[in-house]
Amino acid sequence: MNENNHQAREPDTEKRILEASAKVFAQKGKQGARMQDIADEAGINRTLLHYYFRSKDKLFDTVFELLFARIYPAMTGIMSSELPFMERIELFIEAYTDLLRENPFLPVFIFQEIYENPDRLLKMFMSKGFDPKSTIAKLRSEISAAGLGDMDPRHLFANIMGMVLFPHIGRPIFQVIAFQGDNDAYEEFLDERTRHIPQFMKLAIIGAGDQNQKL
Amino acid sequence: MNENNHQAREPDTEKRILEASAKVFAQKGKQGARMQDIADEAGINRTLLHYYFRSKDKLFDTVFELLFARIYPAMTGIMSSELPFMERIELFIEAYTDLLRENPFLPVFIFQEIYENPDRLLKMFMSKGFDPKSTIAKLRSEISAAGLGDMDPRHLFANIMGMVLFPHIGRPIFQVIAFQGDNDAYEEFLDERTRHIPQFMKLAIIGAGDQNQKL
DNA sequence: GTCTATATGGCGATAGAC
DNA sequence: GTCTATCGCCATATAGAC
Repeated sequence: MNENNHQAREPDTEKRILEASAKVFAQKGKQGARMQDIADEAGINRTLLHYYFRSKDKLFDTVFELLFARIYPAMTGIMSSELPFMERIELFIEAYTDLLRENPFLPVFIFQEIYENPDRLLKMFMSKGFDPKSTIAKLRSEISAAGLGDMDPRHLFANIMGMVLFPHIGRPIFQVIAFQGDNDAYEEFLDERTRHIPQFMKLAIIGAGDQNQKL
Repeated sequence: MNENNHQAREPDTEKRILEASAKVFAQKGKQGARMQDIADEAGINRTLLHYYFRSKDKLFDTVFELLFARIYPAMTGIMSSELPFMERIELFIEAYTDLLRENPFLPVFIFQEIYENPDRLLKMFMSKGFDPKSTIAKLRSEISAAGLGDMDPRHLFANIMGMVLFPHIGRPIFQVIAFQGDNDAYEEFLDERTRHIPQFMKLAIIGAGDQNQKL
């Protein structure tokens, strides 16, 4: 009987909404995104968005939390494994690059939250049990052991994050200016960077050893 | 007589509006920013914004163009002078860091335009006579002459831009996580980076020379 | 679960007094 | 030049039919 009393729920409607939301929020920003845009992108009626997620705020929150759940492991992976330091760095760069390629809209989300709601982002980190001080201390000793002298882990982190992130956040313009808009060439460039960045860092380490000076 | 027929115009009203706009647009984004927010920030009546700049769009455009006028010289400075390559790199890093410290809201603007209106940004570059191909070619030969082998200038550019930008765009959260929110410590960190980044690069060059391999 | 129709509020913009 | 008052639109959100 039940099956006669209701229409079959499209099983992946929720998933489609979430994917469409991620896309539209990323392109237009949280404020700039229109519920109608999201509905169109998902190919559903606008009212359904409210049926599934009640409000635009809640929809955004859900999307963001799902994204964070993907980011956090990639960012903390650098610290968790037992591999040698430089290998972990390489893996981190690869993992983070992959993450960004698969979710080109991701930086926009993070960026938006950083500037509009940094506290929430901080709470998300802390709620995962992330401990900055001990993490920094651990990295410091590992850097020393890896022959990088007493380089501040925070510089190392900023270097890696920046080098990985830039081609992704700047892509819409950098690809046009530096690659005549060629998409394949840019993907190849991103591939190259997963090899280039670790090597660039290794060479800096070698240089530091030769110079016998602190970085 | 004239001086009796009109109230004295607050001479810096326009400037105050532009500064307030930059701040609010940066914090909330173009869509998220409310004309009332900007008026409050500038300490004026909301209607005055329309009197001075007609519409929100025009106001945003004006602010953005002023910012671009500051960015462009800093970005192209790397290519224009006659100094040795590495010195120019160092100066570029310093100049760009200064620019970002003085305009902490700048990355948000650029970021927003990159994703919402990349064409306009591209046109701004082109209208200044910027020629990507010849610039890349010139850099390539200079890199070679500087002992960096046949490193792709686009990698070098992405490395530098990323390393400089990251601590600025990530500041609201990175400062809290890595420096317990200490503002002075973070400013010191930014200072350090203007020395750290060029040195990091130099060490990579030395390493490349020692390895006798291309980067 | 999905739709149509509508309520509600907020925001950009302008008119017009001073 | 600066203000108050107001118009008109558009977006979120909900009510209610199916």
